[in-house]
Amino acid sequence: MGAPKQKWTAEEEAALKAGVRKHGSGKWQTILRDPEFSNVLCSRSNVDLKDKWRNINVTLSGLGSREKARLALKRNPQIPKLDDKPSVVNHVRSDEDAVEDELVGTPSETVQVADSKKTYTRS
Amino acid sequence: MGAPKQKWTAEEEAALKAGVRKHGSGKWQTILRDPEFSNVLCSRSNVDLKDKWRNINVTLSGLGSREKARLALKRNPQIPKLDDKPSVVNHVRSDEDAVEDELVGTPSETVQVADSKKTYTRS
DNA sequence: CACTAGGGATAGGGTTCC
DNA sequence: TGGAACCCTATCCCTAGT
Repeated sequence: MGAPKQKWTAEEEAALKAGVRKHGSGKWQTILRDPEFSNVLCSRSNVDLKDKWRNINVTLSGLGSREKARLALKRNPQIPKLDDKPSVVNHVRSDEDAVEDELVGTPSETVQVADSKKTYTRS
Repeated sequence: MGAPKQKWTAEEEAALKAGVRKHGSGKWQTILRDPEFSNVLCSRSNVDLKDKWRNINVTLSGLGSREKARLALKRNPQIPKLDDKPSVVNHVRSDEDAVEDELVGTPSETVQVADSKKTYTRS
């Protein structure tokens, strides 16, 4: 086990941010394959990039949010039965691209519905 | 990005299984067009059906014991602090839950054991 | 060209270490 | 305790073959 916990360095973080800003969030493999950042992030995987990006976003976004409420409920030794509710699960959550500078705190509700119809029917 | 991740519900899974049992595996379009299941799977595409069926097969093929064993030994609300408590909490419970004995009449049974193949490159 | 089979990549949850 | 890094799984996207 050579690397028990590889902490992220500032350069790696910067490269990740630059990559996201350049290619967009979600293109981890593209960022990783980019010769510009591959030199720095060569020891990281696409999943690692995604995880780190998530951590960064969470850290910058929620600082004292209702996160603890969720966490508190998770620590329940007694898990009640999960009742299935026969309701339509229409979860339209559009949350993308918050790669601005230090723009945090103001939740931007960007409702961007770009439906790309493929060959198969996707209602 | 309209739907970040549409998780499959039990009803959808049941409908898919029933459809496969009725029409056979591989007839995704037929199952989808069936008025019996189209009501439930209206939000799914043929590709989605195929993917879900693949995942189901993999899940109840060879995988399952590992996942459950891993997830079984959890739920530790309190951390074992410096307390004189014997850590002989060996609770190896092989709960053989009754899986839906829905024998699928598939002509060819392809036993594909997908090992933990990391898609991402980890140097 | 439509559909299916498969591989590949992403998103989310959950676990462990400090 | 909580946050950071990691692993695993489910779902989605893209491509090839028929």
